[in-house]
This record gives sequence, structure tokens and C-alpha cells, in this order.
Amino acid sequence: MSNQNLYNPHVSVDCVVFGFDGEQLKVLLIERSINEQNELYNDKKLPGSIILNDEDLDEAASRVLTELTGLKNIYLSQFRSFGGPDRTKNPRDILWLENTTQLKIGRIVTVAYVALIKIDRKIQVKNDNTQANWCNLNEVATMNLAFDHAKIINKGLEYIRHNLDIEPHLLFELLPRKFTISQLRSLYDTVHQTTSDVRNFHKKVAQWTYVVALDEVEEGVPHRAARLYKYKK
Amino acid sequence: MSNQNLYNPHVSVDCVVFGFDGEQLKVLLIERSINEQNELYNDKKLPGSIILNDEDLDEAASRVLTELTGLKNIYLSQFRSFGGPDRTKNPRDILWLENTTQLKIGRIVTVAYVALIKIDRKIQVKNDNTQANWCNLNEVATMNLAFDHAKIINKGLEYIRHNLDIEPHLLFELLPRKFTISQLRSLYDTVHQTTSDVRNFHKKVAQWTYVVALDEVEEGVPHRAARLYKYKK
DNA sequence: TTTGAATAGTGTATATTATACAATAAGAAA
DNA sequence: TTTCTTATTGTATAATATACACTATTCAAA
Repeated sequence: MSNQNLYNPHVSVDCVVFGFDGEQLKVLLIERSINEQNELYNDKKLPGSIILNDEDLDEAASRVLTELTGLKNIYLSQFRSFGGPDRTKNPRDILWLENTTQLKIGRIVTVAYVALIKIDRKIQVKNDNTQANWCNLNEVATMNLAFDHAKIINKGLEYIRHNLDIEPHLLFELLPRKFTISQLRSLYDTVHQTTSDVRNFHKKVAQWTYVVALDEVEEGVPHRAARLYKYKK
Repeated sequence: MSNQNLYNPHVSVDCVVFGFDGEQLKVLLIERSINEQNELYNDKKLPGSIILNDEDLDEAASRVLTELTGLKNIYLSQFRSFGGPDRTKNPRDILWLENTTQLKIGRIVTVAYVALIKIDRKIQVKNDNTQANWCNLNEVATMNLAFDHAKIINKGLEYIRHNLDIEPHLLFELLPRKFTISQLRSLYDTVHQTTSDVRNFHKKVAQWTYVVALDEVEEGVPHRAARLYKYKK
């Protein structure tokens, strides 16, 4: 157990990373393979890990996200901790934890973060056999997820739904640098679970001083091209 | 170290309990005495404790609050975790922790909760030398507080300021069962840091279907008595 | 080159909600 | 009866949100 002085095996961080493909919200999940009695078992998990001993929680979340996805300088918001005594009781999860950490694992309390990122950012695995993929949010319910990660994703979604009202700026983390009003409206409606009127939405955006029109239109569409806008804080 | 199998000394919960005395917000703090080199040192801390091994975080928060204040059936909302590696580095705090828990203490990540309660609820210490008191929020900055509890209180305050907009119902946890519109307005303005117009506030409250007028007026005031209202969910 | 298909872009009338503002009512105390 | 203190109430105006439908532009196909 050589990691003993490096890692704190009682606390972890998990990152719920949301993206938007123009139609729906997606969440970034890591493929996990477990060799269980010589049968290979595959499922998915959130990017996360136990924390280092000398590391703050926010630092741990950033580090873990970079290690597992290559993503750097991502704005992460802590939204909730999960610590039910049963969350690390599944034998498959324990097996995987002890294999990957080389530590004896008891109960782990996890501190969960959300991040919103542009979906076209390169997700590059740096080291081993981990593989990160975008998954449709509405398929999460039907997938096999490690630990209580399905619950964590749902709570993360709730969190951004409430907090984008307070922080509308976060929306733009999910859009390309240049975007159309249609894209913005589609995202807005997806997050807020509304269907807003096209004209009224244009009026609303017109008052957002941080959305500025560019002298460009989109290209390669088989119809009238829409004007492009950018976000300026 | 007989508590070893009972307590998890790596994770704690802390409760930021707010009350309202009609004029300002108050927070419930526990007196702490530390015998440091034969000098008695006094300061204050939030009601909190390390968690039990078989206990969920929410359960731990309820238990701790009951143990330290006698309060039961309090609605607690988890709002944030604090886990900087330095938060349990103050020798005085370590001394106190090891004395009270009889455990070797390293780093502790704490999960913080807020609660809002009626200030006239009886706070009764059940066991030992702990003593809980209401403290004015605006004096917290000038007091000596354990660990990072000053920071936790501030974040808790931020949390209720944001979340009472979403959950106006929580406001009524802070008022007596029967209250006047003045009291409600005073609380509302204190929390939201506003000064609202009397007439407009009456109109606003009139549309809150969950605030119902009683057939009673307040008593013992040296002027026209105000009508009493109650909260009905 | 004309036509159709697809999406972009725009204005006005109405309803709802928020704000500003001051005089009267009620009860207690002198 | 007067005075003091707080409670209670309405109206006019401004700001914001909503409902609603036609014309514009571009590409592609006939």
C-alpha cells in the first residue's frame, strides 16, 4: 500500500461535466473495465478520484479532470457532497477501487463538482486505459453507472438548472465561441425546459449587453445563413 | 483510542443555524474551552462533529445538532463542503479535537449545513460542558472562532440569501407561528438586504396564498395592534 | 432562371408585474 | 380630548413579459 501517505482514501471528488451538441445536454463519462472472476465487466463512471493528502478540494477536482480528460482551466463549481455509508458497498466498486488505488478502501465521502464546457474541446486521454466519452443525458437512466453516480448526475443537473438563472453567463461555456441566436435559444430552452417564442427571445438577447453581434454569418448551411454572435463578459 | 470503530475521523459535519430576533439575524454558536498549557482559552465554534461510521451525512448533521442543542426535527440543508488541507492545522484546534474525540486527528473535510429556526425555541444542553448561544451575525467577524468556522458562516449566509428566493417558504422557519406583516417585512428586508415599501410589501404578501390572516391581533403593544398571520404550506 | 424548401429575422398590441408615493385608522398613554 | 406611535390602504405610472404572423435570404432542384 505505497500510496498511503500520498492519497486520502476517505474523501474523493467527482466532476459532472456537461456539454451541449446543439440538440441536447450531454455528460462526460469514463469507461470502466473490471476483471471480475475472469469476466470482463464494463460500465461507466464520472471523472473522479480520491484526493491527495495535501490538496484542497477544488484543486483535487481540477487535477482529476485534467488527468482523466486532458481538460485544463475548466471552471468547476462544487455543488454537493454524497456520503451515504452504502455508496461504497458494491463489491464490484470496491474491487475496482482497491485495484486502481492499491489502498484498502472503506467508506468514501465524495464532493461533487459541475462544469460546463464546449463540446468540441479535445478530450484526450493522457495515460492509461481510461477513455472519456460524451453521453446523452436522457440515456443515463438506462446505463450502468458506478457507485451512486446516476444520482450525482441528476443532482448536478438540478444544480445548473437553478443556478443558470443566477449566473446566465455560464450558458456560454456550453456554446462555441461564435454562435447563432437559434443555438442560444435551443440551449436556453433545453436547460430551462421551456419553449420560448422566437421574437421574444431575440428581444431578450438584445438586452443582454454581453452578447454582441459579429459581422459574420454561419457557413455551409442549405438555407439562409444566420448571423453569428459572441459572448463578451 | 476506543472510538476508532465508531467514528470516522476524516469527515465531519457542521451546522450553521440561523435565527431572527425581529431586528437582525443571529447564529447559534457553541462555547469552547481549551486547556492550553494550564491557561484556559475560550472561543466559539459551530455545532458540529466528526461523523459516525455507519451514518449518512444528513443523519450526522441532525444527530449533532440534537446532541449539542437539544433541537429535534430541524430542516437542515447541506450547502457546501470545506476541505482545505490547512483547516485542521491550528495546534489549538488539534488539541481540542484529540481531547474531545480521543482519536488521532489528521485532516478533516467538513460538510456544512444550514438551518433556520424560531429563535424562541428552547436550546437545552443535555450532557457536558457545552453551552450554545445566539450570537449577532455582524459580531461574528470580531469573535474568535474555531477552525474556518467564520468562513463557513459567511458561505451559509450567502447560501440562504440566494436560496430564499427559490424557497420563500424557508423564511417562515425564522418567524414565530403567529406573526405580523411588519415582522415578516423586517425579516424579508434583513435577508435580502433591501428596504421595501410598506404598501407594496402588503400587496406582495397578499398574493402569497400560504400566508393567511388570523382573526387575532398582537397584544401588549403601546399603540395600534397589528393583525396576526400564520404560514400555511 | 424560376420555383420551392428551409430557416432567419422583425414589430406591435396587450397583459402582467413592479414601483413610487401619502393620507387615514386604531389604540394606548398622557 | 389630545398626542403619540404604528397599522393599514389605493392609484397612477413604469417596466417587463407575452401573444402573435409575415417578409427576407439563401440554397437547391426543376
